Amino acid sequence: METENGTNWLNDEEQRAWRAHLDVSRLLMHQLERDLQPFGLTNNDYEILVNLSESEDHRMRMSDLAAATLQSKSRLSHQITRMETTGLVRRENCESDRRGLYAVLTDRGWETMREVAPHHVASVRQHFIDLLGTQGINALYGSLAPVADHLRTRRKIG
Amino acid sequence: METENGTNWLNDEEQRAWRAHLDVSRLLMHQLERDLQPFGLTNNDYEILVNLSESEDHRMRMSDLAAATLQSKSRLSHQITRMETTGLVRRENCESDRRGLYAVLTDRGWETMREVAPHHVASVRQHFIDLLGTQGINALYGSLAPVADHLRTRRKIG
DNA sequence: CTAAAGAAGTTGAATTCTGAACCAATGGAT
DNA sequence: ATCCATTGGTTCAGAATTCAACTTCTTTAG
Repeated sequence: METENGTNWLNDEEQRAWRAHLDVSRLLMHQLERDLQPFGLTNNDYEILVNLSESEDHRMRMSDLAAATLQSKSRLSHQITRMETTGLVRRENCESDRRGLYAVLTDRGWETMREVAPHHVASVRQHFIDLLGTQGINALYGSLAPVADHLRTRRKIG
Repeated sequence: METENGTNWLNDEEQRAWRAHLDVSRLLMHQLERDLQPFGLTNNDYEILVNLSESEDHRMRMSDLAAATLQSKSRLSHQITRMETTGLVRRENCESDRRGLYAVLTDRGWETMREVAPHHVASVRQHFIDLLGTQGINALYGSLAPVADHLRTRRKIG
């Protein structure tokens, strides 16, 4: 199973699965980005909007939002500043913790969300979901969920 | 199946599969990047090295390399410039087409590759492959390969 | 109560990435 | 031969990202 130097290299099946995952993840992000461009949004913009839209009072603490979107506090801070200048979002103080800030969806942000979401979903369907089929979807989830868990716990630690 | 505004939203299974894919792809890239850091390489550096290592004469045309690694010519050009200054790679003219350039692995690049590859493979195993199991791997490939094809052809066109 | 440690966010500089404009060489057409 | 559309690659400017330093507030421990 191992070559003489002791490394457990990937076999052909492993290799092609790994490359498929890699390729899909990059190509897909690219395609989604392209499909959002006409609306003047990036993937990152959109994900922020989704998270805020689904949250109580259309607001989230910066830290939680950073964690939910898997980006650094710094990156999120810049991102929110940009979105503030485009009027999709505003910052608001948190009185229970005076260090804290909320990112809050503006009316304009909410409107944008309602307009763009259907197109985005269509895009996700066209380029991903609808190509999988029901059993493909469940197979995918079954395979990937444990990996996601592993990586999330690893993240907390590291 | 559709809500009143005509949008075919994702159901729960679809949603969770989609999020799993999204999360895994981001978390995994992050983890691999971390595991490469001790060797002073980024994921992008590593992928260039792999491609050149596996190529005839340890060299590839810039265009082909860009296509193989799914990045723009511009980005690759910058990337190679950086790797040239760190001595992993060098540019070399192509006499069959005087516009063309090869990116060529240096001895140092090859050495680096041989040293780092085992660690990288271990990392890919630990955080991905070994969590899937044989059937998970094949299920994943079965699901993702058509998606990859779809996206690649879409890329050529767009 | 106070000091130290930790959490929430921001900032700024350095790096990387993107997209358009650009130059040079090639491959067909006519 | 000569145009002209393409291809291969770089460059520049602007945007996004990272990384470390920093401020402010909160929590914990003594």
